[in-house]
Amino acid sequence: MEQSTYLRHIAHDSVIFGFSGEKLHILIIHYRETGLYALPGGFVRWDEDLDDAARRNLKERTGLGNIFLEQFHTFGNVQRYQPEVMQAIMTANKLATPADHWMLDRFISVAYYALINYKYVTPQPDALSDSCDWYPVDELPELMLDHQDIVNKALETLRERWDKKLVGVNLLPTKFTMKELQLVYEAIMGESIRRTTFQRKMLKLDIFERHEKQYTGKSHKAPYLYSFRL
Amino acid sequence: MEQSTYLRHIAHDSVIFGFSGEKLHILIIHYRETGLYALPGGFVRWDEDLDDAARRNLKERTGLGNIFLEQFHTFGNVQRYQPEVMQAIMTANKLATPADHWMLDRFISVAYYALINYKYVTPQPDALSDSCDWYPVDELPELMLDHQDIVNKALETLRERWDKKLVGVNLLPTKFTMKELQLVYEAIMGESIRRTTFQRKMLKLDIFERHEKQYTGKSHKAPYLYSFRL
DNA sequence: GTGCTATTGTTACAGATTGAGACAATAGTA
DNA sequence: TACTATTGTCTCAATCTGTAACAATAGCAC
Repeated sequence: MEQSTYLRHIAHDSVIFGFSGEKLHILIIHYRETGLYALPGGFVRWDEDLDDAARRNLKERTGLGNIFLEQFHTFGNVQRYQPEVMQAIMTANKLATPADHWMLDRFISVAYYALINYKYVTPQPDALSDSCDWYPVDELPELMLDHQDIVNKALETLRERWDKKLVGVNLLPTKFTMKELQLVYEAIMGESIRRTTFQRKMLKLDIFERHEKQYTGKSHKAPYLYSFRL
Repeated sequence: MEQSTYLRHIAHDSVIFGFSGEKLHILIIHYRETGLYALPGGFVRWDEDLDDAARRNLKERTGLGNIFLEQFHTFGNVQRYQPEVMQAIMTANKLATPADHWMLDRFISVAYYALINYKYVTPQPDALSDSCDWYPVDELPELMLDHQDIVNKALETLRERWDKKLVGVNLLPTKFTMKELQLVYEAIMGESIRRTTFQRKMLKLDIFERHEKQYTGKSHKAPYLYSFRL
């Protein structure tokens, strides 16, 4: 019985951030036939913690566990209730959809954001979706329902939590240069910052370990690599 | 049909903060007979926005509309599912409770915090509860389910948002002294701050309007009253 | 090797912010 | 008038930030 496998009316969506080295990207899925774009999301099993549901979804979607994932807002406007959208997706997939199907009911969605290392991820489309790809945050396709609002709120949250959560570290490989860390910062904040000021502020935090230099073959002084300590 | 009036599995709880002039207080309700203490909360009607449901609840509970109310976290652990607790409350109120009653099902709770002026509020117990009273945050009775976790998270959120949301202003009357504003700050942050530093920082924000002096009859210089501008 | 360029690490300096204290200005009381 | 408690300012030093300058490479051309 599907009705009892998942909790009715409750969904979760994740804004999965990745950093390409230049721009901030988000994972967006594309539904077959209907042409709809959406955030990856899912439902909550009756015997599963809400956070675990989101984490399971992320694992299925990216293949990665043990990832930075944090809840940031719950969206529950009545306007979200647009059964025809869900109907279209299911019909396009040739799934039977009686009018009282649980997936066509009103949903409240708990939204999470995740920070992962772009390189380690090969997005995986799910049963209903066609493709699952990275899009730059400033070049997203038109998203279904209120998913664009969810993305906006996620970005806002990311900016607020930059210092507390060391956001950047989760978007980079274990070892990174100051330049890379700064690029992440600028991509999130949407503003540039003076190199020397940024470097000094980061180093004064005393939370980074300095490692060997990174020789890239470029003809200039090689930067040190750093990692997050503790 | 109650089942269709409210969305199943979804509840909301509010941490309603008030400031006594000395300590930070929270509104706690007490259930008849069972001896249980809980945060005021409710459910979401099928045709009602989530935020509106929380606001409606606040209005019913305090009689006040147009109040600072903000969502801060959604609690969805399986451990929350303790039908015997709800059962006890309903039985104590002599309400019929078939084992499959919707209120005995698993719930996910969206939590809000509100900031209101202590003085203007006369708490109102609802149909199921006995009393509804202010408790200092550091002297709460033992709360049911995970409500203590909700309170803790609310306090944490309040501390983070102090500057952005001008938290203090919502807890004070329209006109207040710098001393009062500082007391709110200290009550929330749990730490004392130097008077002169606080005063300078607040005034430099340039968001307060200075009014007449407040003569209390005490034998010392009278402080100015301020109000929040814009 | 020498010279050249792009980038990085560090330091210097002025301006702003903050912590801590000093001081003068009350409002009432003795 | 003297005295006390509290408040509004101001000063001074310590720290933090924005800005720029400078020295130290790593590779390339020669």
